[in-house]
Amino acid sequence: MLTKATDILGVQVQKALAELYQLNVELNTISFQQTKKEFEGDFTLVTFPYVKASKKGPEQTAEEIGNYIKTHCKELISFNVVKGFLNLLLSNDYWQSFFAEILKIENYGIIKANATSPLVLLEYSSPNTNKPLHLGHVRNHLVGYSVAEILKANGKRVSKTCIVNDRGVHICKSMLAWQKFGNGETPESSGMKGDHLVGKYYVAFDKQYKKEIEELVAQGMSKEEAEKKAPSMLEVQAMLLKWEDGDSEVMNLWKTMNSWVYAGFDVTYKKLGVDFDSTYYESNTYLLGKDIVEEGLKKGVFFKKDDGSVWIDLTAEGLDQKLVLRADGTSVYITQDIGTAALRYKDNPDVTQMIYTVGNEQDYHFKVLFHILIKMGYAWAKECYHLSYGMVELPEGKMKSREGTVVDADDLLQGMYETAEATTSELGKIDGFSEEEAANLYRTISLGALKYFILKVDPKKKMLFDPKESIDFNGNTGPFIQYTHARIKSILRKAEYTFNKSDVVATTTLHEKEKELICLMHELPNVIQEAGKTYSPALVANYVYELSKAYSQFYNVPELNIVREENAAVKKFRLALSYKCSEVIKTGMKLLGVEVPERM
RNA sequence: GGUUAUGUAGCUCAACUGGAUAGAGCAUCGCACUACGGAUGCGAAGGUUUGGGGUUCGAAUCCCUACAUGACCA
Repeated sequence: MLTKATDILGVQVQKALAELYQLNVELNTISFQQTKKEFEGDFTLVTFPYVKASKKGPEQTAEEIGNYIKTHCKELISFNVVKGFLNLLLSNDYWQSFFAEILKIENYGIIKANATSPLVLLEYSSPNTNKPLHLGHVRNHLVGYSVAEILKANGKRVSKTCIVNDRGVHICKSMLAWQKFGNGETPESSGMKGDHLVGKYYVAFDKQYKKEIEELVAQGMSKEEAEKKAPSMLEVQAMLLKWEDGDSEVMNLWKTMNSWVYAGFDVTYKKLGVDFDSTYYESNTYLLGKDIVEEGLKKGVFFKKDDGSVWIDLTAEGLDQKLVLRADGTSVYITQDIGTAALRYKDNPDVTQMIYTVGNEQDYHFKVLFHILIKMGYAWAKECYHLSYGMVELPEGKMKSREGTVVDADDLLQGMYETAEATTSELGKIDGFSEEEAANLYRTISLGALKYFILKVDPKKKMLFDPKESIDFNGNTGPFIQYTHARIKSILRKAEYTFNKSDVVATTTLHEKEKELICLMHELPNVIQEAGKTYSPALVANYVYELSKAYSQFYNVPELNIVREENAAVKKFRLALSYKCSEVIKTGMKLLGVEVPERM
């Protein structure tokens, strides 16, 4: 069992409060912060909350608690009090034995799931089949994938799932345009990636449609009417009806074009390194919600208006009335979502939570959806969670596909790859790499830069991306962390170090920078837990950066040279410390979906 | 108009959820190479945390208000 410093101290504080002031508090309410650099100590207890019970000033209270711990706890070597802050300093012996303890733990920080662990269903990606993926999707993919990894590390079983929006008016638009202007063009004949080819016709439709509207408006029609009566729009609607009737020609075209898109998506998914355990298609699920709405009508969850449309009244919940079925009996988005949720539950009866990775523009939608599911009486509905993330904005504002201000995912990846290639060959450190190894490395670095760049910011917040300024490789970046890892590996190679569980590692002196590294590693389980609780990869990203930075500082202290250290025990300790750092960096980066190279 | 987010250094982001003198990176300027990998380290400069009130031992964080931006709902 791991003897975490905060656990040891927490118990002591608890006892101190009970014995000194007859105050009984729960262990988990006692929290420590890392002592600020200006003060001496490892952890700090804020004593203001306890002055009521002690009936003494904050300083005296701190003093008394400090004294109590000092006499009862051998790990505590000294303490000091500044105002109401009690700074606790642990002995080097403690930190060394703590390090020896974690050194032996494989996959330190990770809680492994087993067959009986809670099952979480996490939806992400949710693409449309009418256009290629862009930067917004990339954030979705990276956040979704990383949160899945983080939840796994918290001992959960996670099943990643994807819903493909493969039907509707917008899909018919690209189909119609292809029929009209395509001349039988295919991905093979054009050499274009399938999703880009279909996207091209989606744009072509829009162009044609706009032209028609302009003409009609010029003839004196109002803009609104023109939008409804433009010939292309009428054709699209006719096509949608045919699709719903299962017209074989339309169905064939639909299947063909969708298959192009899927092939294109697969390439992008693979490049990004994301995957799914299951995929649902809206074309299969869009009718499912209707039965549930019927059922809800009987239960009185929904009500019918005079025109026959079905609604739910959420005014008591602070929302308003919401349409769930149109007057003509057709479903709206939320009808589908109700159906899909129910189907997923049916497919995974032991699921304990469903998570939806969807942009924050849908915040309202999911509030409504979850309320409906709860009112329908589904036990699992309370555990639904909308993993909402902010939009990625460009310097000129939001991305708009119609205005051509979209950053295409494939272009972005390609650009990153080229930057990685240029930077790496400029530095000239990978002599002896085969072409394949080099290509692999460029891929690793470019993905690392991109993923870290996106994941280091809190998902809830909107973020800014400037395509003109390429993503940095220096400072607080993915490549910096990857570099730190590669550098450690290089040292270990040079020193011919191989990790051995039974090695005894200790040093008589513990340098401040060495201790800092151990303290940081002490935090890893907390960080992973907190990241899981708040669904925030950013916490992991920031942590790994802190650790990498601390390692670089340690590395740059001349008297802490590892390879040239003559004292064998000290050398071994520093090697083991470095080794464990590289492991923790690797673990953290894996939670972000980023690989770390041995050399770069 | 209603609801809801967000507003922190020139720029991009942190701040352990109410704690000590608000921290990093980039950009700028200045250092450190007999280097275990310089994709590095050290230092300087840069802040009235959008403005104004309040709550308390203590506020970037909570409340009220104004402004700005975005998103949803009509």
